[in-house]
Amino acid sequence: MTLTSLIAKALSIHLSVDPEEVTANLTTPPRPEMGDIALPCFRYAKVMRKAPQAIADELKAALDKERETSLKALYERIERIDTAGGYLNFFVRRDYYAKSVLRGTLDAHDRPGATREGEGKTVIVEYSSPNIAKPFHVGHGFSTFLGEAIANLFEYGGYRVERFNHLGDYGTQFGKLIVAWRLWGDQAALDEAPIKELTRIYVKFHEEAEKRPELEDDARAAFSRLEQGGEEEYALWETFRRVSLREFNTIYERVGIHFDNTNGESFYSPMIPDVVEELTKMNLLEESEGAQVVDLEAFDLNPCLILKSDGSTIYASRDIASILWRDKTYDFYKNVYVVGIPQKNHFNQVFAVMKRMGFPKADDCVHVAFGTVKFAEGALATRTGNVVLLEDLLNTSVAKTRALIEANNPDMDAMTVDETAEKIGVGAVRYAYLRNSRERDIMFSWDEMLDFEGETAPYLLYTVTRCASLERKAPEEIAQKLEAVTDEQLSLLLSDHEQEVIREIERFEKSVALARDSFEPSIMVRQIMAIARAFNTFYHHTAVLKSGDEQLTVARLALSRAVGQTLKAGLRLMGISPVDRM
RNA sequence: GGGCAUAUAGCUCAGCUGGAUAGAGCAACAGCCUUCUAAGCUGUGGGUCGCAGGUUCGAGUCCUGCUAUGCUCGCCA
Repeated sequence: MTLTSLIAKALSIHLSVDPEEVTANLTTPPRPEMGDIALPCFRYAKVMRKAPQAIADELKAALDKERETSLKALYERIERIDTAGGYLNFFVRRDYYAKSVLRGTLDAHDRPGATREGEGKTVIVEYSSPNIAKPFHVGHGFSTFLGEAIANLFEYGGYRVERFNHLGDYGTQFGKLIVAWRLWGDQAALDEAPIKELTRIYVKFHEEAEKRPELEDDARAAFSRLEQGGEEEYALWETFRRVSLREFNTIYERVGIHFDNTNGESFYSPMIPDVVEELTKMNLLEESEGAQVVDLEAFDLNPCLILKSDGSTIYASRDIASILWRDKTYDFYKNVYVVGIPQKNHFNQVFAVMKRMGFPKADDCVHVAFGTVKFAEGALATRTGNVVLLEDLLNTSVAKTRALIEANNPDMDAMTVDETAEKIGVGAVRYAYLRNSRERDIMFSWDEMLDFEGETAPYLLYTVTRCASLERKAPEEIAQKLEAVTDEQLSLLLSDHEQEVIREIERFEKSVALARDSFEPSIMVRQIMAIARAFNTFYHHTAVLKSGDEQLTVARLALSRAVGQTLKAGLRLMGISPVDRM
């Protein structure tokens, strides 16, 4: 039985309310010297017709009376109970706290806080989703890294995760590319740098179309032939898709992201007639201004367009088709869309249509929205036309990291320098996308992105290397004792600094669950940052290997190991690879 | 105009779903490397939580109005 449930049970008897209600009201005092677990008594004042402080005092007296009898188990784990300003404050016994938290963490090895709650459930996470033939820029980094972290969090909870990359591989823009390619395409350039060449002809198309508007008609005709199975058009489209994906894959490979499914919009397009038929059968389709729409007034939304007035399909219909296909194929528990905020209205409409169709899992489709990557000063947008390529950002970050590593580690061999710089440099970028709550915009600035001090990935990684370094330097006999660290040894970690580290480690598990439930990795990210800060404070005030007491050294090494394990687990959830030297 | 967000230190952001004296990082200033990695640590300064009401024992947090900003509102995705 956990400590909070023991407390809740004891209090519920004296307050004559449910233990669950007490648990919900328990809080953490703002500062450790006030206690570890607190019950605010204000809400009981009215019914009990007593002052909150009097209630707190009476509860304390009542509990203390039973300390040797029915509440023995509770009092074995707490130091004392205090009251202050209407609060009832419990002080946890430090020895008990240290051994219980650290034992749990050490036993979990590299997966502290992992659960099996999701066993047997499949979660689809759709993320990244770049458009074919368009550069992969820093804006795509948001969906890519956020989506990967969310997928990781679900896997950590025991869910089966299907990673979907919903490629933007369909629509009128491909008609434009086909026309442009026939006019100006350069095969050698396409082989060399596919997206660069496709971007070039795409830009040229728009320039020329200013002067020759008939090009737009050619493009629509080309797309129409593509949709109807025109062989030449299909061959070109297939080539564009293939070479683009090849280029995207070099980025995905570099950052260690692997999709289970890269069906783009084109994949779902042929399923739309069935959707239309279904909607018609259910009498949900209405004609409006020549188009076919589903009315959503009951949801306070504008009508959702299903078929354009020329009878062709649109993205909403493709998304509806994809939901039906995904459920049929995977029987999903959740179907998660990691797509930017601007598409909120679109997803609201699509999910509302699903409800009108009587689709039972409409509420299990979730739009996980995120903000926009913006530019602080105009000076940034210079690399390729108007965008900063994600690859350039990664390269710049890795280069800066390499310089730092070389300066700090003159004896490190070149290969290790390369590997370490890559991990830290890429990690620093990923951190920038995951540190804040996702619906905030990211103000892109080189200064901030490449600042490696303070709340950054390098800080977290640096803390990991400190933990690793301590173990490397531990004498053999100490290292052996660490492998068999005892509860008695762990119970020696009683100082304020040590307890603070333990407190932050304990919070990790809940932060993982909360991050997963709210599709918000930043919650977990902030928690490992708190662990790292607490550990660095401890480290600077406390000798570990030179503590002067072998038992204490073993205990502090165990604390360091628990920190290292937890930080590494959190970093891996973010998609960041830990290092042991830097 | 309708809808949805957002507004907290000079800057970037937290604030655990209503609790005790609103917290971090950056920047600024002052310190700490002959001791386990200084990508670190310690300290100082910095706040009318956009504005005005309301709800209650208690509001940065909830409700209303206003202001500002962003996104969005059928044939692009």
